[in-house]
Amino acid sequence: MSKYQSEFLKIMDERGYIQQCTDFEQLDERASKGIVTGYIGFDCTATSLHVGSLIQIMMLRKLQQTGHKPLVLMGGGTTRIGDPSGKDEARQMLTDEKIDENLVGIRKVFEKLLTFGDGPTDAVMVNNRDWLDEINYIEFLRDYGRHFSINRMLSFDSVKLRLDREQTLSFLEFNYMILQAYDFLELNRTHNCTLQMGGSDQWGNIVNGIELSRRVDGANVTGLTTALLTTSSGAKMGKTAGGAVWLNEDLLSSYNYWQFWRNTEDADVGRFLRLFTELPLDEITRLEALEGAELNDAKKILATEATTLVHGKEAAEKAAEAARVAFEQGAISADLPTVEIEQSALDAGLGVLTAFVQSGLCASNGDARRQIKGGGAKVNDKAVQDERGSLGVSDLTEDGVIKLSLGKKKHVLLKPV
RNA sequence: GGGGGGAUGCCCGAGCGGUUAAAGGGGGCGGACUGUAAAUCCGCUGGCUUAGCCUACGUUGGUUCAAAUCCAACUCCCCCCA
Repeated sequence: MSKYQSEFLKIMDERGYIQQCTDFEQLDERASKGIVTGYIGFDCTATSLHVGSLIQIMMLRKLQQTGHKPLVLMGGGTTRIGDPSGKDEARQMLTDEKIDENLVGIRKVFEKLLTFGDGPTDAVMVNNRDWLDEINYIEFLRDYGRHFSINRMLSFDSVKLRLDREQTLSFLEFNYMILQAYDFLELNRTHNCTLQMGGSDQWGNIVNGIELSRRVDGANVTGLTTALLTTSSGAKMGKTAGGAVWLNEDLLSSYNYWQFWRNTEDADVGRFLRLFTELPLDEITRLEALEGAELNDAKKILATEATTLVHGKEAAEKAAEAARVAFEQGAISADLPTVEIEQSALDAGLGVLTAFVQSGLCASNGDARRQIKGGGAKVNDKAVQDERGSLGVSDLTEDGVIKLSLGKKKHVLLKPV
């Protein structure tokens, strides 16, 4: 039997989402008695979020599934200031237009995983720019700044770490903390929001928000964090071959997204199945007990389930099938990522180097050259021998495409138009 | 305000007049082994029209046959004193 009464905490607990909570009992009681409104904040620094944020999105989804109301807080205002935590020199400030654009892109993922609307448990998206823009400096300091004690702020991990390492912590960053705290207060006032969730790195900020709400409004709100996600070998989650693992299809195809999950380390399979799929727990227990090569079946299920959540069932199954055909039969599947090329270019003879660059498999001709030398570049599954060679109509397969591969895992089809 | 130190490739970091596209490590990519895993071993890791050329060591100028290396100014960062 679970130690929790509420469906929400029960699920969060058994699926391994929880790292810390400011008050388990209180949250449990609230969640079992009525609707809890909870939020998580997201930065708008790119046009898409990547898998690193997926665990947070899943938490909002679980919140909604268990009968509560998720708020998605977009950091439209805080992103404008630019998070100064990067240690190298100030990163480029994002323009308002760029932020708005990013916001639109990021929104797409949430629409897939949450149900938005006006109902009592429908998700709502808010933007902290709406209230942060209005702030008057002096007024803000008088009303809220006085509740922050530097002494206490210095004791937060995020701050302490920087100071111990003798790295600068700018005043701006200090304010960043305060603005984030203010978000919670604002959401509590306007949306009756009583819960903030986030990654464990947000603990300090979350606690600040709770404290501020208590001091200013006497509100009693709660924070809940997840463990920061790393793979079993300690690598930060979310980076792979081509860079970040984006959640939006235009930045990373569903085929490649599926591949990302398919390549999960053995030791992570069970944990990821619990966090990133919605399979029943006993099924997961069975899957993670598989050993050796059989565990690969569990990885396929993980990949398909995880891809279904973000890209839909159809895309996931196509990706799974494309992978099956490509890897298990060594054949060509029409669902592999495809890049179109000019028919005329092919007629004239397309240089292999150019072909690999156009396909996106190689970054430059030089890169392509090196890959060929290393024996990792293949055309229609045959290693390229001569970097000066070119592709022509005769290289088209029966399906009318040319299959380019880099290594064993990355394939792209060239299709003349 | 005064004094000192620094800025090098994706990241960390050596080099301190020519033999430097720049040691070493990390990361990444490829190969071998496997199970599209991990670990291990090997190779590659600025661009191009590649026996050559071009661009690069914070920015801009200068000294020199020759500068990442010397000089000057500027920008930014760090440390110590006030």
